[in-house]
Amino acid sequence: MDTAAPTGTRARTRRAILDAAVSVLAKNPAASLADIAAAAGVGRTTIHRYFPERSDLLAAIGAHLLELIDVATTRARLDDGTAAEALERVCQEYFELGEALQFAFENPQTQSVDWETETDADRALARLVERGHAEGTIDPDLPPAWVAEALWALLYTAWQHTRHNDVPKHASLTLCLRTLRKVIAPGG
Amino acid sequence: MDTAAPTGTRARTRRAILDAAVSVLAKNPAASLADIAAAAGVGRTTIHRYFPERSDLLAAIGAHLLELIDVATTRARLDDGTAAEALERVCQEYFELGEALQFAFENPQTQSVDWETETDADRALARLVERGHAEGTIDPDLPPAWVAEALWALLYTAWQHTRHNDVPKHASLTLCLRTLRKVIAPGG
DNA sequence: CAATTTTGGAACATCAGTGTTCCATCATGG
DNA sequence: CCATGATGGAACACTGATGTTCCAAAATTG
Repeated sequence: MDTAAPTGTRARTRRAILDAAVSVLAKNPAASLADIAAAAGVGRTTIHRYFPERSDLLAAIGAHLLELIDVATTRARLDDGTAAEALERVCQEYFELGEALQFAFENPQTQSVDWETETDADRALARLVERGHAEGTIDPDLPPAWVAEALWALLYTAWQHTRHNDVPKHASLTLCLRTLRKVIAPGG
Repeated sequence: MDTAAPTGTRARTRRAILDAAVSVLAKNPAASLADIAAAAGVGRTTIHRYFPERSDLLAAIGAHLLELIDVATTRARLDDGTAAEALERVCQEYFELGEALQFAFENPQTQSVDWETETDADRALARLVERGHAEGTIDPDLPPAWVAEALWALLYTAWQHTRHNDVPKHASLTLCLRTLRKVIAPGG
């Protein structure tokens, strides 16, 4: 893991490529490396210099995404307030991932990441839901895995809603939060 | 439109190819025609005989899917009972689409169908939600488009849940319906 | 059974994306 | 300002998918 920051020119172009790749592949999972290079304002050769094979790029994106999710999860401060409140914060933080979110949904099958493998964020989320069950702020009939999956699905829905109906982002987020609140509410 | 039934050998192999294509592409959107041919138990040449180009096959799948959705929508009898009840029936009917559902979600970008273009089913669903608003059985704060998108997202979630956590289908459907009911419930 | 249709497979040309190499050019920082 | 490193572009070989053609075998139909 050379997560260590080369903190120079290299680091910046690497990021540019990574960001462009997420952005382009989010819209078209079948995009070619040439497309990504163009979007990054970089020569195709340069991409191969940083990521020898396409799969290397995909893997790097995967790692990058997991990191973004981790950061967002931390920022949501899962331990503050009721579990229901924390879950809403998670929703807001994840919503900010934007294109990264789109990418994750449009490229599920790619071996870029083992979405199957439980990450720290997954486990933290599961624990949060269990806390909600105990507290009585989250419907105990909904298993943690279901809540997590529904959360992602709602986030995706929110972005779709913004895209297709040119609704302002904040409006979609509001709908998303409102819907989430109703989903997890106990009783019913 | 030769939707007219050739009702012979042709029709059957055509269906076999279409079904296999949906099944294979649902799992791997990048699958080759050779893969599809193998899954259909048919020579690759035969596929080209029915669908000259890949795009023709994709288009046919799109039309097929829209038809399936239409049939399912009709079966849900949108005009019977309260709008909320009808919407739950829609959910159940759509759930039965199974692999077709997966396909639609895994291949959103393909030009196989204009998912953008409103179909009859879309419009019927929108009207149903509006009826629910008027009746007071569906939360008036949720726009029809949002309800429709959330419905699809929940259905996708249900199938994912079954896939990843090897939960029996009926259990996922139950969760899905329960969640939907809470989402559309007025007030909150 | 005979005629017709449908099929599978082989062979082929084509094409787009990938990965590699090489070199001239540009930027950076020491 | 010069040396080192980073970049872009051209050229190339390679691969896998696509689409076409042709023919012999199998199935359907009357």
